[in-house]
Amino acid sequence: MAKETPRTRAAQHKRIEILKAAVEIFGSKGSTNGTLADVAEQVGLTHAGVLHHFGSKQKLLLEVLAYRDQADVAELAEQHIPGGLELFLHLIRTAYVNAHRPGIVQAYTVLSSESVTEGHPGREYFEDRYTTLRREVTEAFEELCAAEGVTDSGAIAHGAAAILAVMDGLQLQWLLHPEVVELGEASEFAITAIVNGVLHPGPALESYRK
Amino acid sequence: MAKETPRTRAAQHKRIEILKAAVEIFGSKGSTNGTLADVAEQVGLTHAGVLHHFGSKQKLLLEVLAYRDQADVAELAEQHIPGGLELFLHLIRTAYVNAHRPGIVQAYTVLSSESVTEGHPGREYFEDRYTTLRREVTEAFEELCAAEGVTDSGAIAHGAAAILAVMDGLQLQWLLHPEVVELGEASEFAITAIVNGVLHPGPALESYRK
DNA sequence: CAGATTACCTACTGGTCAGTAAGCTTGCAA
DNA sequence: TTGCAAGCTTACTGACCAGTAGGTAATCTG
Repeated sequence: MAKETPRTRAAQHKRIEILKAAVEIFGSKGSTNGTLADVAEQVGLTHAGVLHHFGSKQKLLLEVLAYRDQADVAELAEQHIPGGLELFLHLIRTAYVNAHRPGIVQAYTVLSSESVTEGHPGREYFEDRYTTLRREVTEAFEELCAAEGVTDSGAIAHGAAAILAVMDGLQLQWLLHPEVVELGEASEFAITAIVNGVLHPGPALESYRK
Repeated sequence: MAKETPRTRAAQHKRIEILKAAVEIFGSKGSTNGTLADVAEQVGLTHAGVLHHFGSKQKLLLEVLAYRDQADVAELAEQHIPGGLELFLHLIRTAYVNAHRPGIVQAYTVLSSESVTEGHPGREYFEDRYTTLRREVTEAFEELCAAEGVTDSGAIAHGAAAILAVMDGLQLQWLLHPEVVELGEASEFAITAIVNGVLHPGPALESYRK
């Protein structure tokens, strides 16, 4: 036995300190490139001290991923994940909020892509995450489509994936060019366009020919 | 000096062999995690042999990135990058083509995200790449908008970034769930929705309320 | 065919890193 | 108060890895 909740409040607090430092380090260097010593230094420990709390680097990584979600939810208050139109508005709001926390955005961007590499410990986490998110967006689309009297399950599936995709892709571009790409505004534009594309399909591109 | 074109045709060919192997290795393991020995093994050399051809791991990485572009262009034949409507159709076609080459897609996905980490050698390459691509898509939008008698430079800038973003984001989801996400179809849907969103802005999401 | 250059290899170096072992210190608990 | 466990530390290990040195064989060149 080992991994129970730490005994003292002080230790509990230290774990959270380590998690925050790890988000920063893994975000800025990647999870394979960032080292335990980097994390330890930020919280005034040696790397062995960090291992005392988390057992292994891999366990630390997984706790970091879980922690990000939990912190995310906490930051956006009690409002549990909304449905229908509210979900899309929530996603847009999230994009605007994210424009003020490059650290977390970078951690998420780097780690999610890293997760597709061979035997990456975070792979399952991100698979589950995208599956869940796509389901939620799909349900929101279904609710909205029902209200508008539209049905096209193919468009809904593509739209759900596309909305998550633009958000991720815009984050990457914003990280590379923060002064050029407006994360919130561009996300709002794209999400609106995609939602409209599902509810009121426009013409195919071919129709613009000549 | 040193870095000229290799003398013999055989060496020229070996370099290309190494580049192809490096795309695969860096794609499947990331550029920091993939080793020179991994690359060397695939082409029947030792890691010192690879260094003989490329000087350092960093130089190899940069040549890999340049090579991908060149191979991309070659594969899509002489048709140099088109403008206007043709560009969007070209991007959609590229998405369908990419659905048959997970290796290159993964390399690109992993390396582009990795590039935002501290002091990554590929950073400048990806900065330039996105700047160039956004400019091309922007010009295509301007051409199309002129033909349709629309002007909204803000929408164009957001649309250009968003189109590149969906493509990247869908690739990531497709790499995680190839059986669930349809790369070509979803990209086509999203690009069409965004182009329509620029040319014929739909209602704001608020208007769907209740 | 002689000399030089290329294309490697083997062997080594220096550095980094995760994880382990063993011991010291502090503080709660009986 | 004693004692044991939690929370560290220092020190070490083994593994991996990029880059270098120096040699050898093959090939090109004059």
